[in-house]
Amino acid sequence: MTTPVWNVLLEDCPSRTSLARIANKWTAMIVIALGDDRVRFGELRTQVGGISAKVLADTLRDLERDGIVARHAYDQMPPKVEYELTDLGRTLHDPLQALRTWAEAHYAQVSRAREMYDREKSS
Amino acid sequence: MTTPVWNVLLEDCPSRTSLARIANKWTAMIVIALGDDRVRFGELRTQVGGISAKVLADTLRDLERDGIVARHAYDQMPPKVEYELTDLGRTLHDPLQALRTWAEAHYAQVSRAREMYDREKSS
DNA sequence: CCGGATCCGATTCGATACTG
DNA sequence: CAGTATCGAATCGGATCCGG
Repeated sequence: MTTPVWNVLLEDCPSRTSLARIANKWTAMIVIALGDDRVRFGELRTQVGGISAKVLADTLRDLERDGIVARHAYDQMPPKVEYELTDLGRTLHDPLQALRTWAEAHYAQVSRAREMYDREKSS
Repeated sequence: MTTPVWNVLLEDCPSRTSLARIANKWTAMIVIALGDDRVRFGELRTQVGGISAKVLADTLRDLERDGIVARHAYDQMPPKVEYELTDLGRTLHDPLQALRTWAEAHYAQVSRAREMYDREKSS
C-alpha cells in the first residue's frame, strides 16, 4: 500500500481543503475556546465574542464533519447541546493557540507597520 | 507605560485583525513559499499553485502593509519585483508551517471523517 | 435554549483584458 | 514581467423569523 504525499502548494491537492478549514479565524477561535472542555453552544457564543449564531453553527458543523469537533445533543426541553474537541481536534489546539499568541504578541508591531504604510502611501 | 493585553476572543479587540490576516490559507501558502528566499512575483505565482495574479497581488500588499513581507522593486524594463519575509514575517513561518504539516498529515483522517459524516446524514 | 431556514449585503475570488 | 481594472460568481457573514 502506497501512502500518497500531500502538498498544499499544489493546485489540486485535496489536502488544501483541510488547510482551508484550519487556516481560518473562526476555526482558530472556536478550537481555542473549546480547549479541553465540553462547552454548550450558548457558552461558546459568549466566549467567542461577537460571533453570530449562524456562523457558529455553520463552523461547528464543518468542524464536526471533518472530525475535529464532537457534538453531544441531549434529548431535552429546552435543548442542550455540548461540543468538545475530538482526539484529532486536540492535536490542532497547540498550532492554533500558537497563531493566537502570535496575533496578540505582535499586534503592536503590525499596527505600527500599518500606520507607517498608510502614511507613506497617502503622500 | 502600560502594555495592553490583547485577547482575540474579545469582540472588539484590535488584535483580531492580525489573527484574521494570518489565519488565512493564502497567507499561509505565501509565507511558506517565501521561506528564507527572495522570490519574484512570477515564481511565487507558480509555487503557490492556482493562485490568480489578483489574489497574489492583493495578499502581498496586505502582508507588506502589516510588515510581514518586504517588497523590492527594481527599476527595470521589463519589471522585476522580489518579495521576502521581514524579520517579523520570519517569526510567522514556523507556526504557519505547522498548520501546513497538520493539513497534510491529517488529511486522510479528515477525508474519512467527511465520508462517514456525509453517509450518516444522507441516510 | 439551540439551533434551522431564509434573505440579503459585504467580501472574496477568479477570469479576462489591458498597460508601462 | 508585474501588475491594475473591471466584472461577474461564489462564498461569507449578519439579521430575522421560526420550530422543537
